[in-house]
Amino acid sequence: MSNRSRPPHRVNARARNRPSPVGAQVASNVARQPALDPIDASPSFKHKAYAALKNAIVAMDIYRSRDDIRLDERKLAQDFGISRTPVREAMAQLESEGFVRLVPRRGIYVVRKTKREVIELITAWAALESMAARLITQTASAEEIAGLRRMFATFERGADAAKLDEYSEVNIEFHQTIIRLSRNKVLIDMAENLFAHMRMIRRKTIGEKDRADRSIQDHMAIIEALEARSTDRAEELVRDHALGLADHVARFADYLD
Amino acid sequence: MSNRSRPPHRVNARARNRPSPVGAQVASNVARQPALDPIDASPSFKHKAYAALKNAIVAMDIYRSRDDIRLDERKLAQDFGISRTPVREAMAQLESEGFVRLVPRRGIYVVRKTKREVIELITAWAALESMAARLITQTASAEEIAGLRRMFATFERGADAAKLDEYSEVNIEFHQTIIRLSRNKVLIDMAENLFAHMRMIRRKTIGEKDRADRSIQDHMAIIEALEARSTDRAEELVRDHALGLADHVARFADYLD
DNA sequence: TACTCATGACTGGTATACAATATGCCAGGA
DNA sequence: TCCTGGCATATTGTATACCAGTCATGAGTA
Repeated sequence: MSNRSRPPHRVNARARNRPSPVGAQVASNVARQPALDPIDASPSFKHKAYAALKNAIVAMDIYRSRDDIRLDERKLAQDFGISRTPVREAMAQLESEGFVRLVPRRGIYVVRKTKREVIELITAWAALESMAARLITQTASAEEIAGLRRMFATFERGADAAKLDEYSEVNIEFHQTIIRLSRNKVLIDMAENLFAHMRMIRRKTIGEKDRADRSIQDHMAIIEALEARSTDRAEELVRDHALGLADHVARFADYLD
Repeated sequence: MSNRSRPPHRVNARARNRPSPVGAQVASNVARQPALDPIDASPSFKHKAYAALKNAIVAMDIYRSRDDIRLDERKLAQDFGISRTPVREAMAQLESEGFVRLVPRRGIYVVRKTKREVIELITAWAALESMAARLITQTASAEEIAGLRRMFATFERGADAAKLDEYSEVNIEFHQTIIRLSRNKVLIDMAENLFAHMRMIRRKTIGEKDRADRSIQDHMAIIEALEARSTDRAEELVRDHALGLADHVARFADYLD
């Protein structure tokens, strides 16, 4: 009755990407469609609201003040020009990801992580990225690894104090790239949220020149291990690099809590 | 305007316990109140629907048939005796966790993992659990580790074929306990979903006696490493044990895809 | 017979209305 | 002055109504 079977389509029908729009007409009009690429197939309001809210939250400097930051469903819905429903669905997801807390009949509050929680986040990140490093030594191409080295071309001789900001960006990109090169979607998805959380506390953890210098040395050692395809060593270096940050936070991040 | 700040209360206002309302009465009538429990903070319909749906999905033997399994929002709402709204919110969360896929205007489908995806899940699990093993060697009590050993008291001499089912349960419990003993909430939460996914394919991966025997040997070695507080060795054993399962799936799990 | 195409039922997405509850304020009494 | 209790208000939780795609069906035609 209500259970007729249907072909359920990959969400975005990405397979619609044709090999060659005109080509030798070999695959002729299989690809006739005007290559109307994206038109962003289906960002529903829910997804748009989710993305907008997540960006807004991550961009906040929530650790500057200790006042509770409250979000208003109805106001946000008005600002976005949509109804509460998609906003609520986005909020529900953000709650499950640990960015906000929904208190019934009270309000929605942006979550501020405690020091202990930040350490837990970094530890989990260490687990994911060190596994990613293992996988890279086994499956990544030499060219992909070379890309990592190129990132640090301008910093190789130590982080110029004036470039600390720029370095911070490269730093994050480096770690994200490692995760991405693992080609393991589960790792990638899990790490993405961890990164989002860490971006929020980044403003507080950067700016110390000697840490940046040591960080670059660590990164170079990691790249060398990856190039040498030293699985165990790459894992160890990545893990210890991340856990080193955890230690640093444990000792010096008194602004948390 | 709409942003007056309010004390946002930890959910249950646990802090309501005052030091002493009157004072000189020492601790006397501190306990005078009938000790009313917080009246069980009522789980919203959304949470109930989420739990019910997740249980239902995990309990399904979705890999038995290849037909698409479709869920009907309206019908489920009727069966639960609630409206579509909380059901939808539950579905949205289940989608973000990879259990269902919402296809606009088409339907909601239970996700069947491909072989590649299962391997990715297991690999991510290896990353999390091996980190948990590290943490255990550093922080868990001897008693907690002893609990692990007790789990296998009845299996130590090899898995009786008749007990394979029972062993399968203990097996899962063993791994969940390792994660839990890490005391890292991020690891625990991430792993929970991975376990849920793996429970779904468990029916297909168990039942091979020699694998069970080797599994027990692995587990014993892991316990010994934990007892000896050998951080690196514990990590390595846990990781290789999990990756061994990944290999096994890669080679023999042709029923996937 | 085979194919086209209009039609209508069905489904998830969105908007809106209603219900439940936590909080603040104020009047009234001891 | 301080406490108590009820009411107004604010805010989320839930239900319902409506909208826009999607697909199956079957009549009509070559």
